[in-house]
Parts: sequence; C-alpha cells; structure tokens
Amino acid sequence: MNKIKESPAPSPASKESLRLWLRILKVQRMVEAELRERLRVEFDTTLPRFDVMSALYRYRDGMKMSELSRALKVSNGNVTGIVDRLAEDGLALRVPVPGDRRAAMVRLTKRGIETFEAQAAAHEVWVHEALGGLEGEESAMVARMLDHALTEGDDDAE
Amino acid sequence: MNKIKESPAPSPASKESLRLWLRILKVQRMVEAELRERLRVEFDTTLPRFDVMSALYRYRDGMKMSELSRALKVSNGNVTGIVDRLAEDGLALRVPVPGDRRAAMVRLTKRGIETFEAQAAAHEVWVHEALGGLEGEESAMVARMLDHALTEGDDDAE
DNA sequence: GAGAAATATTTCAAGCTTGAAGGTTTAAGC
DNA sequence: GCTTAAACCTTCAAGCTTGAAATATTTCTC
Repeated sequence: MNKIKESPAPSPASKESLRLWLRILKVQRMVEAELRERLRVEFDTTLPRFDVMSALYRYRDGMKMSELSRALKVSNGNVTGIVDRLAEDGLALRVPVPGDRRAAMVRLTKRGIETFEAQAAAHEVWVHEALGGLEGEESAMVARMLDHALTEGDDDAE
Repeated sequence: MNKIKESPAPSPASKESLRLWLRILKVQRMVEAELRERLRVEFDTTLPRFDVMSALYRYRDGMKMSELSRALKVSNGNVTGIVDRLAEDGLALRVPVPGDRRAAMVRLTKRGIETFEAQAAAHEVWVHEALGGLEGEESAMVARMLDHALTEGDDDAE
C-alpha cells in the first residue's frame, strides 16, 4: 500500500470544501457504525427502524407514508418495507385516513412507544459518548456553521 | 401531522451532542443525495463505486481487499461485490500477490483511472456547490472541530 | 361530469450493506 | 514438523435503498 501524491489542484476553495466533506463523512460513518452496532446488540433492531420510530414518536398522532419519507429524506418505496416490518413486530400500524382512501396514517403502537423510549434514552447517551469531545458552546457553534454551510435547499428547519 | 412537545430532558450536555449529531446527519444526507443523483445521471455510476475507485486512485499500485474495506470502513464482503462489478466493467482488476496466495491486490485499469479522473473533477465541483456556504477559514475550523468532537477511536488520520 | 393531471402508496429489479459462516493459506507455538 | 491460531477472502441470508413502473384515488379543467 503505497500512497501516491495528489494530482493537480483544481481550485483552492473547492479543495477546502472537499476536505470538509470528507471530514463530515468520516465522523458520520464512525458514529453511525457505533450506533448501528449497539442498536443491534442491545435492542436487536436497526438504524432505519430507529429512525422511522423516532419520526413517529415526534408526531405521535401519526404521519402519512409520504410525510415519513419526506421527513427522513428517503425514497417512498423504502419506508413501505420498514413500516411493514415494524407492523409485523407490532410496533407500528397503519390506520386509514378518513377523507382520503389513497393515504394511510402510520403510528406507533403502545408497545412501539415504550420500546422506542428505551432505545432513545440509550441512543442519546451513545451519541454523547461518541461525539462529546466538544464543549456545549463549541458544539452549538459547529451545528450552526454546518447549517450555514448548506448553500441552499435547507428546507424543513427544526 | 401534529408535532408533539419534547419529552423530559435527560441531560443538557447529551442533548447538545444529539443536536449536533442530527445536524451532521442532515448535512450528510442532503449532500450525499445530491452526489448520488449526479453520479447516476451524468456518469451512470454509484457512490459506493466512486468511493472504491477513489481509494484505488490514491493507492495507484493497488490495495488488498482488506485494506480497501478498512479504508472505506465497510465490511469485507461488501467490497467483494463492488470490486466484482467494477471488474466486470473493466474498470478494476485483481492481481495475485506474489508471496501470499490468500490475498489479492485490486487496482484500477487504465480505463478505470481515466474514468475516475473525469468523475472526481465533477465530484469536487458538486461538493463545493453543495457545501460552499462557508469561507475557507470557517470551513477549515469546522473540519478541525469535527475531528476534535470524536472522543476516541480516531484512527487512520489523513 | 368526463378526461386529464396530480397525489399517495406499493411493487419490483438491481445494487448496497451487514454480520456470520465457510474455505484457503500463512504464521506461531511448542 | 504439527497443531493451533491468525489472516484473507468469498458466500450467504436478511435487510436497506433507490428509481421506475404500476395502482388506486382524488382534484382540476373544461
């Protein structure tokens, strides 16, 4: 394994963005790998399932499939499968929407809520363990700057 | 869709880490979706293929499969499939390692190198377009702080 | 109100991803 | 040297993910 010198440098500014991007990717992958592993070992679940449940937990009275996929920024067909499996396990269920026979609301079951609450508490601790190297002030600043880095398309603010 | 108020707050510090994590995730997903789409439309390829080729481009004289999976932080079996497909397309190839009949070196073909160079140039521009909202100094600072946020396990520095 | 366009969801094929299990080859310990 | 452990890679099943195509329903337009 012999590292080769970089090729010609196209633009200083874009090189800097690229460096930042690679750093973001590195942090994201490390943290995500940790979370995935822990969710698997301690709760026998997966990150996508956790993400879906997290969204459903926030919107306690249910979300439409399309809202769910938009909130998670994943494809439509994707959530179908995940919700299917959550439903099989009795953690979520589809309820028909009164005025619209195309749509379906998805919501956590009672068991789904309880299950998620346990997972979420652990999840928060894990994230802090993985990412706690910054003081509160720094952490907030990085978050702010990251938001600012997105040049556009920053929809659905929290 | 009716947003429900947050549940009890476990710890201020971990809440702050969680906020940062969600922000990182948001940025990562937006940029990645953009890159994936562009790679698909303009080069008929995928992000994982690009990642593998990127690693092989840096280590021009080849990497072992295990080095590749370690560098990309993905599982062993994963790269097997991706390299298979790259090889089918004539972009990469496996060469036996003289002293070790278990291992195989993977390297880009001439065509693989040319293909990647075109993709990489476009990729860098795309990243800058997506993430160029920060001045060079800020960008570098965020990168530095992100690195610092990882409390441990920060191996293979660049 | 009939037809066209828009919306909501599912299905599907292809590819990505993981963790575990299996096969081969090499290195270590005795 | 022989056995055991380690390293390298592939295969496999299950699940995730996408984009496109198919269905069904609703809304718009004339």
